[in-house]
Amino acid sequence: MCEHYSPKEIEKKWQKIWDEEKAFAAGRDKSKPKFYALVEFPYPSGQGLHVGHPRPYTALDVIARKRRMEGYNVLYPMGWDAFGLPTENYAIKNKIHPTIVTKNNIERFKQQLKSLGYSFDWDREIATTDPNYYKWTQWIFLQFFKKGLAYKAEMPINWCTSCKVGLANEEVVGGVCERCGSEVVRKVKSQWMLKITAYADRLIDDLELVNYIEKVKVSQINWIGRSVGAEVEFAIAGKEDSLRIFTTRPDTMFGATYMVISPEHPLIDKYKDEIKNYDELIAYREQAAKKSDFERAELAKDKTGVQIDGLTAINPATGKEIPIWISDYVLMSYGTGAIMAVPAHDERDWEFAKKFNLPIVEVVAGGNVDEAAYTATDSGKLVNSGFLNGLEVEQAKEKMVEWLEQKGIGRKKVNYKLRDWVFSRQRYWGEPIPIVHCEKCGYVPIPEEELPLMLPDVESYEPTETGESPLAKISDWVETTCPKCGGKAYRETDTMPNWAGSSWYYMRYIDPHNDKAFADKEELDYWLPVDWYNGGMEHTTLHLLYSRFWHKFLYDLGLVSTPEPYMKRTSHGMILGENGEKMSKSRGNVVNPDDIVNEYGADTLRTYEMFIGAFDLHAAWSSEGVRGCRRFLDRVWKLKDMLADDENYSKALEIKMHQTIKKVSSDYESMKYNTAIAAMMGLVNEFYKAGSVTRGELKTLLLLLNPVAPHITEELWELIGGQGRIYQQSWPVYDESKTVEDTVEIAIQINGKVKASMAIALDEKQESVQTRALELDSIKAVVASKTIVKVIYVPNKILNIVVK
RNA sequence: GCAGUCGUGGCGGAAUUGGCAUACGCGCUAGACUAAGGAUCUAGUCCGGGUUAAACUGGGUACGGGUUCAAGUCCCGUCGACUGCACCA
Repeated sequence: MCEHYSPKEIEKKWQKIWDEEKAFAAGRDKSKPKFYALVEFPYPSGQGLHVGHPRPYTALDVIARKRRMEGYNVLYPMGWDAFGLPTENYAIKNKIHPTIVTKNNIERFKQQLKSLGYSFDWDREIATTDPNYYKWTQWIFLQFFKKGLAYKAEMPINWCTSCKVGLANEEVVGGVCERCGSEVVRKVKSQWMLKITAYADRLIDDLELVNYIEKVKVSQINWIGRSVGAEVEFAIAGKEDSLRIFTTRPDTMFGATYMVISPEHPLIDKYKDEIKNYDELIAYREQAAKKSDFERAELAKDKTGVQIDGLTAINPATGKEIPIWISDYVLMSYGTGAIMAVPAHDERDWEFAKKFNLPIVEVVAGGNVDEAAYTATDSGKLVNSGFLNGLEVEQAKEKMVEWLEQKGIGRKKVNYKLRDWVFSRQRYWGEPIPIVHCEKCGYVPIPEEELPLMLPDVESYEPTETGESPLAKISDWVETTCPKCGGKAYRETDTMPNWAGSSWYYMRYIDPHNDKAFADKEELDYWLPVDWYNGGMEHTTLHLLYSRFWHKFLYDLGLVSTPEPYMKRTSHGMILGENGEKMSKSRGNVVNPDDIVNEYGADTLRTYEMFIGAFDLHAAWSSEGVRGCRRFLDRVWKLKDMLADDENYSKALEIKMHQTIKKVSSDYESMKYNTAIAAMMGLVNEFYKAGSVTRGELKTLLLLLNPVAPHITEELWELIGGQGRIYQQSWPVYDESKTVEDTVEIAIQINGKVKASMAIALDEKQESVQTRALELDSIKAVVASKTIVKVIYVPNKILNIVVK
């Protein structure tokens, strides 16, 4: 028995067997506890799999395989997020139908994923582009529409002046079109919107129900950007009119010495005739509009603005007349597009006031407002503030809001940075929006029994000159009848964004072939929520937020029973090129997983990607490192030639065995795969040192290694005559009492410096340890001429003798 | 600019509650095996002094300070890297 380890044969063999045995099919035995592991499904691009893909897939494959061995009914599915721009662009360029392109790409991806031996339940494979799938994406959209959460609004799109095409944000690079390099401007278009803002509070508050890694929670909260404050009407002097502002600091209202409105604010045109410097204001507005977002940010430090000549406002707190300015640091898109400026307690207002010499009035004591704005809210009492004087900031806020409400000129108000979701794309390769526009009845949903509304074939996938979707050119598809009145109507020609299909795919995996519902309620109740979801940080604020929103909406309709879709969310770091830079074709540092599988085998690739470093941090590829992992598997392979026929652990390694089981088990759970593998390497080194390994020891090692390297362990299991398949075995258990030696080596320090080490009995008392330590030659010599001040003893760790 | 994460050998990276810094892997060096090379096995490998070899000894976790019997770990400051946000009232 000494044939060579040949992953090529072994891996194909076991992949075939697992397939035939349906080894990883979920849902057979519902009396078992369930475990739903999920990884973000890939976009099947033309380039095929990238070495970045296997990192998260392997990580959760390890968890899924371990859970099965622990007796869970495990669902670990895979599918394709297949709508998307690259496919469409490829189709345009090569004149191939996107359906064909997608089919080919999926085939390639699937074959590559299969070659890596993942324990996906392939019977549940789904693709967002499959009409049987997008039927239900459209169905869910109709529910949004029926509840008034899908609506039409005029929204700007990115418009390339040269290509005459609407661009996705990702296609606009540095303010110019990614493809032709010409200027991109904003063009207003009527678009479908989803009212995600209606769920803003719950999307924040319900984060308490789930176990997401901290940085994911923080970025979701920041993205939603909830701030609590007040809305206040400032009367315009000499008019019946008022200017509405939003502030988070109503307590500082006595310090509001001027106002600022955004350059686009409608007030300017409303009082055009009374404003003496109207031309100057318009010039400023045009200048501001020309600035790209980038420039606006660059100039952030230097405030600009123009005072409106001819209009002033009244500060309702002081009753004083104050000037109104326009400036581009106030955004029309947030709050009301107007602010009260309190230069003493807001940094931007302070800078602006300094530049234009506007009065700064301190209303919260504690800082030096001549030097800088004092923005602290947790210390300092109100001053110069009439009825608020002497109050703390928080009390003053409440009192001011109370006062405003009594006067009827203000109220408590919550604002969000989160905007409603623009749900239209002027593209071909997406789900058609199942709505028709009837001149008489307005927007009418198509009847649910007519779903799916299929994408029609077109000659060309290029968007039109006017920015309409290519669907607009197919008049016999566009022209239809109104489902309500039977009159003439037109179909919506925009399609959905690629975030649509991915917002609910985890539910379709649960019941992928259902044609009566998006999934059966009983099945949903059994499997939901997803127990562990891993994905990239780049999806935290879009995909993750969107799908939580859809889930909550379906929860409100009673269609799912859990308020949150995902119980636990973790995130992986990127795999960088060998030079430490992001892998890309142009940098020439791309590693193809197929090459690694061919040269070393899938088990080596899997092991290496788990060993490469901390899972949540970026890691640079190293071909030397890959070889090291292959060497490790070779060493494991050869253990079968060192086998001693004994089902038990050897006396010498018993403790090491129990320690390793404990370490590997807990490291997998906390995604510290690198140290788990290091522990197994250490164990293998021990076997080599001993010159032999018992059958019991080898079996345990194989079980521990199986989730990471499933093929080689399955093969060895068979070779050494293990019962059944290794995937059917139970996860090894350890005995806590056998993880500790009965003697331990401790360090003896003098003044914190290690001077000697000594073996002691486990939990030996300080007195006896100290006596013996003081008898050691190296200690005696030092201590003799000094006096002992203090002795610190940490049981089983260290003895520190402090001398003078 | 703000927020977050981080900074450990030649390299990737380990280090529960503060308790023997550098586990594991790569690379390198030497030896064994070999006709030879590769592969493999064994030993060594933080830096410096010291020694035939050891013993022994000084320094050491970006930099400067602090707390502590004891700091990679905690606190303050500085520098650098990465990520996210970018005037959000």
